[in-house]
This record gives sequence, structure tokens and C-alpha cells, in this order.
Amino acid sequence: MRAPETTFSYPYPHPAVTADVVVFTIRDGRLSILLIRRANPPYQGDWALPGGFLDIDEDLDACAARELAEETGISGVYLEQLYTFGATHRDPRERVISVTYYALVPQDALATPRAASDAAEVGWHAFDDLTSLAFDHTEIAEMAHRRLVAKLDYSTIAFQFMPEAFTLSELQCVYEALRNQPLDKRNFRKRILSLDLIEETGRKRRNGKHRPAREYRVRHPKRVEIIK
Amino acid sequence: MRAPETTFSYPYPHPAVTADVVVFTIRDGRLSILLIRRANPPYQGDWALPGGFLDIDEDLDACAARELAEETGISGVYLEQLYTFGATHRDPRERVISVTYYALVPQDALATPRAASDAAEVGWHAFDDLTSLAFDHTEIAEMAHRRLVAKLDYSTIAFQFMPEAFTLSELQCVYEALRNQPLDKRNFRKRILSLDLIEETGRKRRNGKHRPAREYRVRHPKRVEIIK
DNA sequence: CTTGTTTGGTGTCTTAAGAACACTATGGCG
DNA sequence: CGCCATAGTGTTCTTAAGACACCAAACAAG
Repeated sequence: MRAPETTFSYPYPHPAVTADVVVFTIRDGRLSILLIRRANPPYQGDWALPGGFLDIDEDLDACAARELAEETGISGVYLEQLYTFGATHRDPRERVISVTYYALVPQDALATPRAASDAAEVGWHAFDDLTSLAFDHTEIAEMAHRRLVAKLDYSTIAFQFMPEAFTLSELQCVYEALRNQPLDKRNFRKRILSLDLIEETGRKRRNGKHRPAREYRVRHPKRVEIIK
Repeated sequence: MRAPETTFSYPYPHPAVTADVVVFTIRDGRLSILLIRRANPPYQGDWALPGGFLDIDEDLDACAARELAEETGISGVYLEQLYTFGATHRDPRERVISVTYYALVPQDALATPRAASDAAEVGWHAFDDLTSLAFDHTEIAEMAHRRLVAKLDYSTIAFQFMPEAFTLSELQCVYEALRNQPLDKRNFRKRILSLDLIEETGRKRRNGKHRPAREYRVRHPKRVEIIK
């Protein structure tokens, strides 16, 4: 932290710049996002997206990744720039330009959110149950959702929600949660397998008193490709 | 303009924010973009995208539209936010975050670019012939191009290049210039007409010593819809 | 006024992709 | 050993996309 008497001066007014992140996962078959309850004004007590101010010598992507790690303990996940919001009075304190990102966290993820150092409340919320968020964060979350759903159809982005090993039924659940509609099992498996993006691990998953399912893994887990 | 002794101070460093615009049109069947030759350092004499600093009480979209109008005389065209570039040393003077946009200008457009008040050189350049631009503007232009080509397939964005009245052959030329490949005339017309987005004006266009072409207009010229 | 040249305008068949649809297989449990 | 729950598998039909060739209208030239 800087000494309080230090200031930074410019010949023209400059806005502040933040990176804010919409963190998605699938929990119990429902699309959910990670929110932080604000400890201070403005919007004290409201839920908000994780994020924070850009360091002056830090790239935008790095800022988003750092804020995500600091505030939620999540790192190493898929992170993509979404859109930049800068309406003049979106933050009552000063002019703030928010460069927003969205992140996708694998289902299982040990990624149980750890509270930030300042012990703010952090938690997953089903996307469909969102009440209104701080600032313009509701609008941001909705745009992230539209982008995510759109990308389902022409990229391999859904695999970013999967753990290292998974079954085809689990993968289908993810697609169904995102599209909010049931899919035909045979058509789904046919299409996914024809893409040749996943392979069998050779193991089986026993998940109850019924036939066990084959386990699969993604061939290139970090890659998000455009398909079709 | 402000008095030079005025300064603006903040307890933390703030970056500058600009809006820069990739302006596309189709000229002589070739995709072209509008560039400005820089009159001052850095990159003096190089070609750059139109754009400039955000006013502190101005929305981002308004800034892009204003800079476009001021520097090129173009207004009232399709304008969409593209991506935000903020690498730490992309501008040698100070930390600058560039919120980029792309604009589409109708073919005919009286939109002959008028030079800005400071009489900088402004001109159209075929996209395929671009040499390297100032700052990271080459990268920005390439991303805008990728976005534009992608949107061709799932939106009605191409109509933004068309004048009020046009022929199907002209429309096909636009698609061919953007996709950089010839299209089958019959299949093209079948698909376009089946979308029910254009209608005949009733007039014909005489364009030489051959059969005249029917004129069409877009039903909702300002609307860009997602199709399929 | 006939002919040639140039671009405008049209339909059918083939092929590929997506949608609909129902039964057998395997393991756990009682 | 029989029941229950989820895993796994092919075919048919429908729809969209791609390939492909000729006649029409205006003008110019002779």
C-alpha cells in the first residue's frame, strides 16, 4: 500500500479502470455464478462480481486473473474478455471503466471459494435465481450468459466445465443446464464423439446401484476451438 | 481547451482511456478500412485508426461516435464495440487503455472522408494491402476483420454495407469481398430471398449495355439481427 | 434491323447434417 | 434371482446446403 500523501496528477481527468469477472460453474445441474457480498459502500451488503482496480503496470488479463485469485482463490481456469462497460455514472464514487471477463470453473473443482483476506462473504448462486446485483453487474452477468450460450454451438467451450475425467451423461447434463432444454441421448453422443475431441480413459465410473459408465477425458483440455 | 496549469490528481495512478475505431467499407469490390496519417509523435507519419481520448463525462459509445465524426466526418453508421486493448506499453507516452469499436459504412456513401480540422491526411486502404500501422492497430484491425467475417454467417450485418437501394449482384459482391471467395449466383439469391429481409423497390437499375437489374431495399435498415 | 455481347434472372437433383425415436446391457440391492 | 436404475446403441425421416446450365433483356456495332 502507498503512503496516503502520494498523489498522481494528469493534465486531463482520467477514469479509473477495473477488471470484473463473471465466474460460471455447473453445480447440481444448474448454471451458477460466484458472487461476493460487498463489505463497504457503495452497495454495501449487496452481491457483486469479483474484481478490482487495474495496477498501472499490469496487463488487463493479468488484472482479471489476479483479482479472481485474490478474491476467490480460483486460478488456472478459462478466462476470456467479455465487454467493456463505462456508463458515466455506473459507479457513484468516480468515473470507472470496467473491462469485464468471464471465467469457467470445472464442476468438481476443489474450487470451493475461499474468502478473500478481508473475509468477505463469497458464494455460488444459481444463475436463474439472481436478484439484482451491485452496480451494473446484473447486466454484465446477463451479457456473459448470452456469450456463453452462443459459444456452446460453435466452440468446444463446454469442456471447460468438465473435470479431468467425466462420463458422457455428465457432459450431457452440462449442455442441458446451459441450453436449458433436454437433449436426445443418442444424438448427443453421436455428435460429441464424431468431433473426436475426447477419448476413453479406459476406466469406468460406478455411481450407484446400476450399470457403470465409461470415463472420458478431453484430448486438449486447455484448448477452446471453433468447430463446424 | 483547459488552462494548462489545471491538473487532476488521484490517490492511485490512473490510465488514460481512448476509443479507437476500425472503419470498414467495400470499395471497388474490395474490403477497405479508413486510416489517418499521424501528424505528431509517437509513430509520426504512420497510418493509424481514428480515435481519441475519452471525455470524463462521456459514455464509451458516444466517445467512439464523436471521434469518428470529428476525425473523418462519418456519422450515423453501424458501430459496435469490439475488444479492449491495454498492454502495458502499447503507447510509449503513458498507460493507455483502448476500447475499440468497428464501424461499417455503406458502399456509395457520400462518406468521402473529410479531413479533421487539423487537416491530417485521411484515406481508404484496401484491407489486404495493409502495411503495419501505428501502435497495436494492426492487431486491432485484424481482430475486427475476424469478427466481421464471423458475423456474416449468423447475422444480417452485411446489409450495413449497402446503400438505400441496391441490386442482388451488388449484394453478392459484398459477400464475396468479405469471404474472399466466389459464390454461386442461384444459391446466393435463393438464400438471401428466403430470409425475407429485403424487398423490391419496383425500380430497375440500368448499368450499361445489358439487361437492367431489379432494385431492392432492406426492410429494416438499422437492424442487425441474428439469423439461423 | 440483325447480330453479338454482357449482365440479370431462374429450378432441379444430389448430398450431408440434424431430428425423431425404443430397446438391450450391466451392476447393485433386496 | 428378480427388480431397479442408469449406460449404451442404429435407423429412418426431414431439412438445409451445394452443384450445375440455360434463357432474357438491353445496348452497341455493323
